[in-house]
Amino acid sequence: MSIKSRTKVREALVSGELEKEITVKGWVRTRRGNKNIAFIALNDGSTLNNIQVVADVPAFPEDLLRQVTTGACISVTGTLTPSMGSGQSVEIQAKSINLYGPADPATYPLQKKGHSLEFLREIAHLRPRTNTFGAILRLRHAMSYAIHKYFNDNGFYYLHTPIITGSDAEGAGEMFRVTTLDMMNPPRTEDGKINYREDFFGKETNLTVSGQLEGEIGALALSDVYTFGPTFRAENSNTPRHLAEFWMIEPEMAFYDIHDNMDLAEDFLKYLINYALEHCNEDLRFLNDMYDKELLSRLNSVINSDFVRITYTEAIDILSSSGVKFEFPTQWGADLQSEHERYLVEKHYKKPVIITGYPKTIKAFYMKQNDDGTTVRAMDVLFPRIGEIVGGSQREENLQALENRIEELGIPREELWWYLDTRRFGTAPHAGFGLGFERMMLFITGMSNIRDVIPFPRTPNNAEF
RNA sequence: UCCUCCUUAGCUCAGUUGGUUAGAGCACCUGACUGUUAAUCAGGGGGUCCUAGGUUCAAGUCCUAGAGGGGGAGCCA
Repeated sequence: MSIKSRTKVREALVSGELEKEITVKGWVRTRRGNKNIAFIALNDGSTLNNIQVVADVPAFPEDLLRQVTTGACISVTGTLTPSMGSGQSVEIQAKSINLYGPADPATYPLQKKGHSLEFLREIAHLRPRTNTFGAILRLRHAMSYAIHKYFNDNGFYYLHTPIITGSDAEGAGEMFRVTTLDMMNPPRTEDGKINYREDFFGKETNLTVSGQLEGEIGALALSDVYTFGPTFRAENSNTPRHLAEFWMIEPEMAFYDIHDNMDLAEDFLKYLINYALEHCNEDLRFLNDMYDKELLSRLNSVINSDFVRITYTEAIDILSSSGVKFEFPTQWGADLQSEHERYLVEKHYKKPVIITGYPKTIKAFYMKQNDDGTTVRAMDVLFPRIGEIVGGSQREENLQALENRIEELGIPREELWWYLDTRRFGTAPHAGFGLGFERMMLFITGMSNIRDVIPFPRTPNNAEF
């Protein structure tokens, strides 16, 4: 279903209905020509490609064509014909042109020539009109769709976990406070602290850092669920891999153990890459040619390889005996550093690696402990270029074991009463993981900065647009 | 937050050891050209050299502080 009066550029380029009169609408990328003929490259975002509009200059008001400049928005009605030029197969011979919105070429920031990604970040309101961001945003959409399709086709239900959370026990990072209290003059308790009893929810609330705990509630009722929503971390992280607001996919499955969990993660990641290759080939080819010459070969290599599965202990052994001088020496019990992960993925195995069996001391309280009493059934999926793209685990389903761990770590148990209830009543083995959507987008697009794979990035000191 | 690099025209960048009036390509404006392909050709306009101090006869260039940005690290997805 679409409005009949307008043909999208994507359709027009493949329609094959030559000699037919159509109307296209979009934004001018370039205009070339001379006194007699003008060539207008028009793009409406439906595809990377422009459609060439050919205008017989004397047939149009001079003032109109003068305003058809890079960035202007126009509507063109004309005949779709085979192109006499060599750069495209069809073009539109314009009969009428309507100017929706001019763009003063002296001040319009986008030029037909390329811009640096850093500059485009400063004009995030206009960068969707570039080839690069058009391609990225179409890919982002396709990946979102593929995520829902994959889970739907595999019997998962989409669970909406809360954005505002009253739980501070997720332990995944610093949180953004949500409050309606007057910050200049907040209500106080008798001992001078801020009285959150008078806040909107009657308690301290924050933006979610993970939907996992609620996801587990869903899995222990619907069997297989997933969340896909915004996630917020108030960490002061200034890197090309971190955002304060990002999107995360978190499947949670009843009756899965850690191995089922790894199988799902691997299958899921390969499905998404495959979907992009099948449905977004043109955009991927563009990104491959413009930014990352190895993008397509890397994507193909990942879908055609079996992910390596090793334990944390094996990883430490490999790193220790590698003979490589790391800045941070490897030591059992310490978390793996970026340089260690990169060595394993990019040098040693040259393919994605899943590491399991981490020491419990460096992982979250809800992870299922192994019989050795020292390691947990955690899993991190490490990708070339990205590092950790997925983090997950089998969850501790035993009430006593979970309570003991909460006690050991000094986590306020009152806030988790509902979570513990899932273990108290009809508990079941289950597992799940979190996939950072923008990290996935980094891998899919070959971009190197996470701020370029989300339309409106939020990072420390930046909430413009 | 730490380390490091960068900031010169609308954009991308050059600018030598500190030395006359700060340059180029693209963009923009004017003109030429009857089918262009990031069109081409000719001409023109365009500068708070990030900001504030300092050193010096002299600072785009050296020093100090600050702001903004990139990369690396940590935290993590």
